[in-house]
Amino acid sequence: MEDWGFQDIVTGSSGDFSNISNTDIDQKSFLGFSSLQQFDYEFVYDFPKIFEGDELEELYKSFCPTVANSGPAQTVLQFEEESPPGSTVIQEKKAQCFPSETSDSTTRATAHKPRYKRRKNEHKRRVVQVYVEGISSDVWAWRKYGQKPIKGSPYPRSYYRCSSSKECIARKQVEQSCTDPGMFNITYTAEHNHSQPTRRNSLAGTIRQKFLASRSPNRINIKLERTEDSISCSKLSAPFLSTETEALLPSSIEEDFLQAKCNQEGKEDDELIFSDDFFSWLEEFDGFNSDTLPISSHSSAQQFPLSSCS
DNA sequence: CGTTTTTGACCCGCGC
DNA sequence: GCGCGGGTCAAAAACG
Repeated sequence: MEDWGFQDIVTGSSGDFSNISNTDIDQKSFLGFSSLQQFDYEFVYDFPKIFEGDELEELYKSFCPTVANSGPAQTVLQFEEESPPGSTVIQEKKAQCFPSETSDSTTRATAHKPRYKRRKNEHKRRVVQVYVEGISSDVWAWRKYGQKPIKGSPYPRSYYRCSSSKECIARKQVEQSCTDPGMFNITYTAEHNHSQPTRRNSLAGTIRQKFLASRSPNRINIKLERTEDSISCSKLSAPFLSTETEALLPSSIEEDFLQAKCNQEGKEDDELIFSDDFFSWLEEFDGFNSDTLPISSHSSAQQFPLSSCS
């Protein structure tokens, strides 16, 4: 399962984002973060309604019962398959959620209308963004029946069908996010024709197990952003799978950070190997966000940009 | 031994 | 008609 290799997750510059420039990576990553943070607090968006009133809420509660209680780890989106022309809201929301999918103007020029005619079981689609630890909130049992590489994405898309009943046409697609490898975009197609799963879901545990197995304990997918007098350090996927995805790097650990940089000469910024102390520190910052945590300023500005460390 | 995953082949709609 | 990309099938392998 090399597709799940954490090396692939970490080495963004060597493969994950091979089709876009480094500048694009930073912009897209942080645009994505901005959006996701919004999602954390407003995780249900006002897309064109397929369901009325509380019906939608009840529907996705049935899929993700923890959403109603906590929510921060999940984002529930809903796209209508046959959107009217000019339904730019959907396109904008899609651009926020899946920048890599919308970056290709040639393939997305007609995004307002279905690319293909509907197949028999393509009626409704719901898109859920969920962190790996939130996958367990899916109570249904699924059986994988296919996997395909997706153009423009470094991660394959997996196809699942309901394993509770042969007659059930419910489908599920799982795709790792380009901008945050710790997040998964899950698309539900059609609905279950039975009220409850007849067996426990094993898919969630499988995905989580593979993600954990693929994660090197000494690596973290990290993105740096500099301003004139500060540096921010963002986790693209939490090293211990916590729900928060962003942390800032205070001046107190800059030395540690620079040491890691110097020990990894020739590596890209997001390939850095950090000490256990760094991980411990980073973990403590779960629960913070850029609004509550002050941007760190550092006195040794000459040590940055980081590429100057050799 | 039943269930699930893997994976290459196949199918389908679309653009050229 | 042909090639491409996405979705599905199905046989073999792996899993529990």
